[in-house]
Amino acid sequence: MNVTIKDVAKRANVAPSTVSRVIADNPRISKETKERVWKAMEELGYYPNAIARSLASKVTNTLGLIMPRSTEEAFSNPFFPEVMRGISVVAHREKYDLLLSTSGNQEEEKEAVINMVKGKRVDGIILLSSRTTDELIPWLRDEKFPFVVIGKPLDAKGVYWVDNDNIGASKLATNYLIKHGHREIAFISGSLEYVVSLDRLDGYKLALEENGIPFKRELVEQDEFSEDGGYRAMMRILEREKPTAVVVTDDVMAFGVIRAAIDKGYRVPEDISIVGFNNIPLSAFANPPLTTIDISTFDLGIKSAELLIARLKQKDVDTDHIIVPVKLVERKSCVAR
Amino acid sequence: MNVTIKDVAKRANVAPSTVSRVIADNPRISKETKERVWKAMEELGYYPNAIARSLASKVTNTLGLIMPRSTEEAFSNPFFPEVMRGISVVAHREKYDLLLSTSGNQEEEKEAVINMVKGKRVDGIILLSSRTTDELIPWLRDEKFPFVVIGKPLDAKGVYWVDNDNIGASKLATNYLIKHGHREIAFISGSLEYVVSLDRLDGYKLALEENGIPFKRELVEQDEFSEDGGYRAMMRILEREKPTAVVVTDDVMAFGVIRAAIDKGYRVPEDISIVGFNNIPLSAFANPPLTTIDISTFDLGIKSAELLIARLKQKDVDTDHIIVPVKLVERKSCVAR
DNA sequence: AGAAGAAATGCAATCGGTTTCATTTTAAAG
DNA sequence: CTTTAAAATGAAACCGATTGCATTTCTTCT
Repeated sequence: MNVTIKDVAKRANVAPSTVSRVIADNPRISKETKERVWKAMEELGYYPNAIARSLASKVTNTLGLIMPRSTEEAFSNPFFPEVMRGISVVAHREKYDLLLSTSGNQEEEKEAVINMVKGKRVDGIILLSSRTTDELIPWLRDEKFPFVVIGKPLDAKGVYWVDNDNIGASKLATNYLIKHGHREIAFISGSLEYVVSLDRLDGYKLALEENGIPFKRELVEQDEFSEDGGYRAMMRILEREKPTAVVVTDDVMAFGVIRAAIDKGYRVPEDISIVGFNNIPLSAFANPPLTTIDISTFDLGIKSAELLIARLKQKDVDTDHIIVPVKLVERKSCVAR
Repeated sequence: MNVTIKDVAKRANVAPSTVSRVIADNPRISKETKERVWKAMEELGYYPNAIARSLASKVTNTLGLIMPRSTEEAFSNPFFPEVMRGISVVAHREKYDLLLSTSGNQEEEKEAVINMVKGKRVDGIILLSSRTTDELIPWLRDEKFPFVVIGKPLDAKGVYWVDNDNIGASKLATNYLIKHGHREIAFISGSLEYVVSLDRLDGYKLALEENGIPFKRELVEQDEFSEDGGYRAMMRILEREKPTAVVVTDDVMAFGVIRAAIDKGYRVPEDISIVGFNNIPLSAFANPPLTTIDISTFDLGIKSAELLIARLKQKDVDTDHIIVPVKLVERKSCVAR
């Protein structure tokens, strides 16, 4: 069998508990003993069993990552790899590993979280996006399990979260179009079951209101977070309206929106201007290059991991949320009228 | 404290071992007892502790994913999220979770693997790319630990791997350019410490040879797998040569190559034709849309996970490797001369 | 030299399960 | 109504660590 702490103990002529303390570099063990034990570990090629250690110490040094919906779907949108990139940087720095649950739908997602939490497999959890109907958030809060949500939850009481100022960001995008002389501005977002969609819709409405432009329900559509989703939503709008500009809350969707506009015989940006969200790498290379709101996806990852780990280390952290700034990246998908 | 198997046992008036058997749905337990135990579990809100279970059973239902170099870097190239997407589909189907180690360099990578393997944290490992100088592969093989490599290892003896026919793929790309009348064809790849770069270089040479075109060392460059890397490599070539076409073994690098060509006053594709590799989403939208070799990245993920899990389930699998087919996607970055 | 306190180490319980083997219960057979 | 085998359950060891508390050893002081 494998070499265990006991084998090392025997070889070094000490008790297993002593070996354990040597591993932890406990100051109550004398220099000499430590050296003897280290030598024994070296000679036997000992390596601690992380599972056993976790069981005894109740610490896993692992962060759980929960993706929205199916893991498969999530990986299709560049947003998630990018936020994971941020998370991984911090996780690495702080010596945490990442456990990805692979769920297929909302029910499995719940199951996955329960498995992580009750199964004691992780020290904390990052939810990669917050849904309005999320049962996970209240559940985790009630369990008093450390977690951080990317995206402000509907009910943020007692939960730690990291997000952009989505209302402000959406106002920024809409105002940009208004300043360029647009008044018939459509708004396309992902499902309204995501808080982020709701917030951005609010920002859009606010911008209109502040500029005395009446809100028209017919100019608003939702669909899934994909190129096709954007295409379908835009098609529906173009069936009934003639917007001169559109705010799309996701760059991937924006590509679909552009495609729909072109299929309907419009030119972008000459006939219809477009502002996207997220500033994914593709956006700079799109045709036309997409004007978009850069939400600092990478930082969203960084901050959420930092917040979670801070919470893990000291029971109480001064802030319960972090707002990551956004900025508008001007490219070629908008035109003044 | 938490509800354990013992609490359930007490409540159901059975021994802990019986409860354990009920969880495993062992047929040697009577229907009535099972029902009594289930009821007790339900009433107490029992959930098995995965860590304890792993410790005893030596099974984790987790797959380890090892990214090349820094995890951060890996997430920047769309290749990796896409292969992970494939892996996650299979993992989900087979009820495995994914453990991502977060390493920063080659040394830490080794450390991470040792931690996973010796720490007994995973049942098997997928290496997301194989380096020529990889110590990991021989080490894992010697440990007799189940693992699969994406990318054919230099020494494939006794290791399971999934890859494209990279030599063939590279021949395909090069021949395509040759058929379009090009003879001064440059070749840009990532570092030659990756087997994939080596193989593709071989394919390139082979294609030249078969068409009686002399190989010129000056037309070949390597750099890191990034846009900048491609830019630098192309710049170096353009300092000394005047190729009419170039094969670039990574789409992200190809964008840099295009940028370099344009900076040097060439037009793409009119002056210089480009063929990329990987067919990442961005490629279709690039300017010009990139002609590229589609290596079925998603399938690479699917197949590697399937191969690993097959190996986990039955000690011996009939094949030790899988070749995923490639195809050339013709777009607008090449022109005949 | 003996007592007291500090330093170093060991003992044994514990974490929460699984699994082998023994024991009890039940059913079938003689 | 035994005998015997099969079925169901329990007892206890084990997986590989950690940790509270007890014990031994070493200093230091009187």
